[in-house]
Amino acid sequence: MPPRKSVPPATEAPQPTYTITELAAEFDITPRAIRFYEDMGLLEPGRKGRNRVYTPRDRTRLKLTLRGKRLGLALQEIKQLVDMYDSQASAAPQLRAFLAILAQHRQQLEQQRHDIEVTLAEIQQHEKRCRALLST
Amino acid sequence: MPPRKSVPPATEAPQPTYTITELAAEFDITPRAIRFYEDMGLLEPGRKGRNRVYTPRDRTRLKLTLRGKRLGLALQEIKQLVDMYDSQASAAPQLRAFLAILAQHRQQLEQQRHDIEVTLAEIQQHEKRCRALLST
DNA sequence: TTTTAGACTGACGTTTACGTCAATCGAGTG
DNA sequence: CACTCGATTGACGTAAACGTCAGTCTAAAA
Repeated sequence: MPPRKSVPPATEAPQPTYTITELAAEFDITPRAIRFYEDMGLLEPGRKGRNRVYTPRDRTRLKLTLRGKRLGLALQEIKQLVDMYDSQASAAPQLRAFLAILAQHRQQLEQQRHDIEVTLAEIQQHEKRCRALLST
Repeated sequence: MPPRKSVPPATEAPQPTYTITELAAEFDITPRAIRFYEDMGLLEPGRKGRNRVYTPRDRTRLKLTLRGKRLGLALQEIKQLVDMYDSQASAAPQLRAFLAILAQHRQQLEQQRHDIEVTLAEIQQHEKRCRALLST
């Protein structure tokens, strides 16, 4: 549910914008964190006077950033991925570089997925044991 | 393949032991990291003189620690889990506390698993697009 | 027995990802 | 117009997870 505030009455381009506090509230983080992500090159909001103005594209990049964080990725790794997401590269060397990065991340994610399956199975064993001991 | 060195010629208790450098080599980490995990309470090796002696139990805890790290868990969270793994608690309040912690970790892992599925799907889309552009 | 090669113990340095605080600035409000 | 209130900008602080010395110690090799 993207908050529908600060929406200029555009007649044909319904591009909503967001303030930093709106995004902070929506994703339950601090404005400081959002500014930090900007310093790291993950966001590039526009300005209205001194204040930052975020587009839906910024909001998407922020969402991807937080998802990456939940997976334990470093902000630089996240930037690698997110930058590719909305890049329109077409040169072969670029594309090959992309494929290399993607393959690397895919391998890491598959490792993580395996680790998660194993850990979840163990957790369920322990839960079972605890409940058995409790029901005596 | 656990290295079979430093094995004392025990007649009935084939409990292998490991040095810190053996474990460091096996898991591709530094001895410093292993000592740090000890400071954090994750390992409790014995001593032979001044030197640390690691049991299979220590080795297992180290393996669990590294798996936790791959999942982006903090060392303290890992300790919570690992401590439960070889705890023989039976008191009801303890067991309920365990179940609470387990449930919390399970929820986090399920969130991560979901994030991974989504990210892997996106990565495959991008790989597809890159390969399509390359094959023209 | 002198040397040397590892392991050990502080102790300080480093990177990442922000938190916190102070000062400023601009837009509304009474 | 004085005031307030939120956003901005440095600048410094902090916690986690080690890295990197420097100095010691000790058991084994020369």
